[in-house]
Amino acid sequence: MSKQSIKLSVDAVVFGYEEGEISVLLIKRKYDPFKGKWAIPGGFVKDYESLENAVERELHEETGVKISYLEQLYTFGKPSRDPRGRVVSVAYFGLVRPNTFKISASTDAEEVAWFNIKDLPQLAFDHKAILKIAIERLQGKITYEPIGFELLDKKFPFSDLEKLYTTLLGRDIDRRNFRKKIIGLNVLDELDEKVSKGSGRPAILFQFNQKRYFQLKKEGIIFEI
Amino acid sequence: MSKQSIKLSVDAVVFGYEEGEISVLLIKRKYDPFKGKWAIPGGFVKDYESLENAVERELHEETGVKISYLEQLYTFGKPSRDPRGRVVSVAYFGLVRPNTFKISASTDAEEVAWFNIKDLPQLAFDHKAILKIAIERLQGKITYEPIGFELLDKKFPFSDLEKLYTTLLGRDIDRRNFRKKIIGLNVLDELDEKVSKGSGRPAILFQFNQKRYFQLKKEGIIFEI
DNA sequence: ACAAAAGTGTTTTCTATACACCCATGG
DNA sequence: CCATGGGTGTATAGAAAACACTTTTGT
Repeated sequence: MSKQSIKLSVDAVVFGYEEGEISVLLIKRKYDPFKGKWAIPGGFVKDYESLENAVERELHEETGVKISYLEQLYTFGKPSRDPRGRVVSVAYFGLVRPNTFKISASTDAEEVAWFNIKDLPQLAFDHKAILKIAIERLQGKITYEPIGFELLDKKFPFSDLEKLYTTLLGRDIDRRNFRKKIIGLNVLDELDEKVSKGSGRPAILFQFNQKRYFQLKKEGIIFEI
Repeated sequence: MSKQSIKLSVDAVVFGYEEGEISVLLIKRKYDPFKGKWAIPGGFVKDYESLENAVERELHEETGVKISYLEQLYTFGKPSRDPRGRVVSVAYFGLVRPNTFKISASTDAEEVAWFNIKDLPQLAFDHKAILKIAIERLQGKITYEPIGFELLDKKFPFSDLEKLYTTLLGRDIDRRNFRKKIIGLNVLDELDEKVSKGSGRPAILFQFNQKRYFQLKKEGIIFEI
């Protein structure tokens, strides 16, 4: 027992949304094992550091991205998952607006990039399996929690929210019914601003009402689209 | 990195149901720290053992209970959670019929017992927090998954299922609507047997149709009562 | 015959879905 | 004036909720 030699790491699956595409943040590994392969950002937990701290630190160190709302996803512990020996990894999960961060490679990472989740490269370790579970969770979340605040700009036209949902759901939704439903949840504040996308009628801008949004999340609203 | 000294353990939160009461399986610790305090069964993961194997092994060693469907709950990693040093614990979660097991204390456990979840003793480590999350998950589960197969006898009167749900939900449900809904799911096979509970009309016995039951679970049926 | 638990249908209300036209702007 | 995307209401169908009396047994 006292000479247990399992090592503990954390991984951060960070999803972004921009212009109808869901992407995930990956790094290209600088060192072996899996040198040159793409991987989910992450690394070893320090002895007296909390898991949340470790995952935020590693994410920031490796990609330049700093987020404060990472949610625990799952713990991966298959004995053979790391060729260096026994490494158990606690995976976390977060949502961001890619345009609010400059990504930049550093320690352990030769490169950092966003990949469309429909067009992923080969991945190191068991990261393909981790991503699969993360994507399932992302898709599952939108049926029981409001999503969007973390993924959209502060102010956005309603059509952005609509497009986010059609993208995540992978199917069309009825624009009128969707709007009725969301407006009915009272999470959006309508602004006095409009924005025009080049052609067509300019759209009213909305923003999430934070208080109401996080209250809804807490209550775990069942939210069938 | 290579001298990381975090230790990894697993804990098994096992719920049982009997006669209108939800209980959880706890052990009384034989050794320090927390000698004499009640705790969730669990222990350290061996170097080349899977997490699932570790949790089933520890549960069996400490309580005599052997289950094969433990689901991962959450990983607890607060640096101060164990006075012996840094121990991160992956908690699992399972459901059983208490009457199908003989519980028996052994290594590390001075005693084993079922406790009603409404009447818990003081607990070792952060086990109170772990149990809280496990109970929330248990209550959450019944709204999106059928529950009952694991908790009820093979053959049971419909009223047992009804009582299980009222207990878990903590409120009354409409007997007619509930019955309509469950029957409509096609998960129950009606038997030709009846059972009498002393007074009143004898009840028809049902059993779960395993195939249909696990199919429903997989599909993740939304199941509002 | 009465107490105790099991069994059973119908009506009402609410929610989800389907569906098509007008509006405001830029070019 | 036309192309483009934004904005809106109503009718229908289906699901959930409300609701109370009859049946079968033991005592």
